[in-house]
Amino acid sequence: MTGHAGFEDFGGSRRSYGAHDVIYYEGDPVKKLYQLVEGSIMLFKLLPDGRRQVVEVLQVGDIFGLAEGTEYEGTAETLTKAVVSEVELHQVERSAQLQQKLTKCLISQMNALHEHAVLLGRKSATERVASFFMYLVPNRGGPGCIGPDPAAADDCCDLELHMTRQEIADYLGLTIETVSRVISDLKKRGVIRVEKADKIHLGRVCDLCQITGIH
Amino acid sequence: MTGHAGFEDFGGSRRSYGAHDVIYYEGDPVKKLYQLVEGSIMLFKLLPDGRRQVVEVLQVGDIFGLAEGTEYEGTAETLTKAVVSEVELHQVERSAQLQQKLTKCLISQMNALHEHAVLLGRKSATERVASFFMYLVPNRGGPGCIGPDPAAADDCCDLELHMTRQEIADYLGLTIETVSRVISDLKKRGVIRVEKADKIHLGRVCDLCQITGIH
DNA sequence: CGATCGCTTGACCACGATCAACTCCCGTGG
DNA sequence: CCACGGGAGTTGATCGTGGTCAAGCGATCG
Repeated sequence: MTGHAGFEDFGGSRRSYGAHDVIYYEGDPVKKLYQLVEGSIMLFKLLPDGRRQVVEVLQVGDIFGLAEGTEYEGTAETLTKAVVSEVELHQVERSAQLQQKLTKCLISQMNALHEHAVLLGRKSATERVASFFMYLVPNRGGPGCIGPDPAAADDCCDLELHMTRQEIADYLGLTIETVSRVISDLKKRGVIRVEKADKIHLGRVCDLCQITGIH
Repeated sequence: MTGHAGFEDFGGSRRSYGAHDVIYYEGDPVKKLYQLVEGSIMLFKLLPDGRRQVVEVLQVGDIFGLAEGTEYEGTAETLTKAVVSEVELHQVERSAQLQQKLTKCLISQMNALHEHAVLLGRKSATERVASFFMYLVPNRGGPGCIGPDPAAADDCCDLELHMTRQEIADYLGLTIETVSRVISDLKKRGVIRVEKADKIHLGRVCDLCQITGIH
């Protein structure tokens, strides 16, 4: 969710959004392809009775706005102020280079979706919240994670969530109350420290990683 | 899950598998890109304690075997006898035409994953099973579904699951017992008729669609 | 200083998980 | 042909996690 220096830039025209702006709604006609350049954005879908599922929380470099038909199949909303690069669809069809970058992005997002399916289908509330926090720790929790950096003396980390409890709940398939309770419990157990509602300090990253269900 | 006449063929070399064959395991080195030509295949991931999540049930034409790194991030196993088309990775990188087909497939699979996230995160057990059955009804349940075909006198349909209760449970994020109970309940309510364990008859498709949570 | 919104906490409930027994189906061999 | 065995599926009883409903807390802003 934090900015990375280098990503596969699509080089479209840039546009800025404020926090909690909607870029497109589910059902809007498809016009463009978007790439997140700066900030963070979520994609979500709604059931007719109002239940919401956040299906992706986008990283810098991620693609969105793709659809099979002529309408978007979900809503795209910024979590923070964000900068987005827009490319016309017909441009993408023509450029082989863009296609190749696109493929790379899609594969990476696909893997994230697979991992998230495991979270939603098979993890407990505590494991979900712990996994969510671990997503936000750079270079950790992934397949290449072999514990703390031996060069670093400590193993702590500060996280900025950029999401309300409701957004986190809708991302993790939980209720706002459960998210709150789990966070309180992790705090009580000394695994995390809550500086502000959306600022979390991890004393030892490994402690948190231990309860993601991955180990 | 049933074969479609036309799909974006990648034209690689074909290979046949028996039912319940593993095409690759999680962690195997990535060598090829696969496309499902005939039959059905599931992709799943395991947690170290044995919990399993089926992350995709592939349709004919779907792509699999993509990875960010050098290892597969999940296991691919056939559900039925299947025919698969294999393409070398470097071939894909070169061919612009293949890239374009690939993109199309990935978008379609991505949408299915989004829909599945809604199911896993926000639907009840009954809604999950009903949604799963509706996936298997051709041309129904999707965004273009406007009820039964007015040309057809009836609105019934026969489904072949090709999956055990355990596989269905692992796909829907439930236990085998819950899947069994929901199916028994739908049977009692007259929504479905169970001819054999994996053959389901729907008297009126709309009745089932009504309980997917989508309406 | 009150109002509002986001968050937390408590009490209770229900859905689905767990554990265990039982049935059904199908294939094999006597 | 039927008896047997094994695996898949069903059903029942009970438990526990997370949802629901409701009240309280704490920042931020007018």
